Amino acid sequence: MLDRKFLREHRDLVAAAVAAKREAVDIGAYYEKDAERRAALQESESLQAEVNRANRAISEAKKAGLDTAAAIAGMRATGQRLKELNARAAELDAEVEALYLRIPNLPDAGVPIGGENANQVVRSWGEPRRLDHPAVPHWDLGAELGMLDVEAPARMSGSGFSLLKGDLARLERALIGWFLDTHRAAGYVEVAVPYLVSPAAMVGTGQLPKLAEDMYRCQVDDLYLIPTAEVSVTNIHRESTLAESDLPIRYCAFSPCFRREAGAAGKDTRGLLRMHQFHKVEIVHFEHPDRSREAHEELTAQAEGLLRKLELPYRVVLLATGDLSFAASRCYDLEVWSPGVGQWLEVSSCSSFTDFQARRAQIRWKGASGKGFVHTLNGSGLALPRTLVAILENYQTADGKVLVPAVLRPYLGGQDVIG
RNA sequence: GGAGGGCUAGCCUAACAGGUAAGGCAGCGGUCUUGAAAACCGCCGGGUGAGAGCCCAUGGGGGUUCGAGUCCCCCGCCCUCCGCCA
Repeated sequence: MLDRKFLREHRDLVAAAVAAKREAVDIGAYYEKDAERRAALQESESLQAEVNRANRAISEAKKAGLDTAAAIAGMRATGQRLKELNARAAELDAEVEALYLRIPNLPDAGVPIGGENANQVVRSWGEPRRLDHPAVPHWDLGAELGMLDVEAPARMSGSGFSLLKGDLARLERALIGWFLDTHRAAGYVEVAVPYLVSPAAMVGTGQLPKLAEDMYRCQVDDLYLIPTAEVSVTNIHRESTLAESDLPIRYCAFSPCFRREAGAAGKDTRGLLRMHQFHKVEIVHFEHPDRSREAHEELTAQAEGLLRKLELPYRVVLLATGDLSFAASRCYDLEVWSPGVGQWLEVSSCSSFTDFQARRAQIRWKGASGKGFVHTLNGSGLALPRTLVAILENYQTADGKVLVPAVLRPYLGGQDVIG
């Protein structure tokens, strides 16, 4: 969330940002309620001060052995009135808070304004692969190999779930291991995190309240299944102050991700492109505010490095305001060309959240140069299903087999082909 | 799930029988010093304010009371045991 004072002092900027991000929040109502809340708070605080003064006087009088019965009787009504004022202030506070939590982060100054078609391809690497045989989409290729079953998961879980078998399951596991090892070698600390988290944790990273419909919730315990490891990893440091000298802190984590995809019915229904449950390796940075812009480039380069080593041609897209997520200030999507489906697949989203998540989750830094909220950043490194799709479709052979990218062969006992 | 013990600031530790959170360590700044240590001084939870100040803060939320770290209720987390369990 944004600083409350900043919100008050930059109404035009905030309104422009809300419009550019196409958010629905009524910021006029926020300002109105906030003014009411602050008036009520002032009133109750000054009455509280009066009560405190009277109580101190009673305490002194008692110590001096004086009769305090009259003074105490006189405070009864005041105490009651204070209680009522506090109740009113708390009510207003809840109303303001509900609106406050729906105000998005501001897009960074360099972000193009507009919808999806305003996204900018800022660079690309490699040439989209042209196969010397017809490109087969991964669902056919996987089915023919007997390694991708769509029927069994549909029977047990419904649509949007996958079942990998044999060497394809092994290939996914190889990717996970290789991703984590690569990040570790670059200085990231590997963490294994909870997959069920509290509502407060989800508010911290910004999934709640806006995206409640996209989350799986375990009602009896009021816990949410994480839609990304970002939630768990960022919340590692919730409600804490980090030493400036410890920054940056960089983590990598493997996790399953659970998404209801509430608004995406009928979209990407074939194959592995859009799942209710999938695996991902995520990288997360906690940075000093002064370094967060460079860190965003570093984080993106870290994710890009994986695609280069896998020799998968990709492009880097700077998202326009309308495509930016609620909490993000700036985001690069990494898209890999996949000849079977004939699409650029988003395999990573590398975002900077400035201090937006840190303020929500109360993650501060303190040190010689001052104190404040840290900046958080994260990116996929990488999402497994679409990486698998890209490998299957880019590395397919004319006889329906799939070559194993060179970097993964050590993870498959030297095996260089699947099928 | 059951029983018992705990939770005070970054860490450690006080607060009689309810009277408005005391100290220590670490950290930061300074004095002194060739430099350091020691010693001494100041700062050292959050909000608001130009400031004096005011408000909040003892795991969280309620209640009793003029007044709650302290008394009552609910919840969370940690520790020890029992039960269950991969």
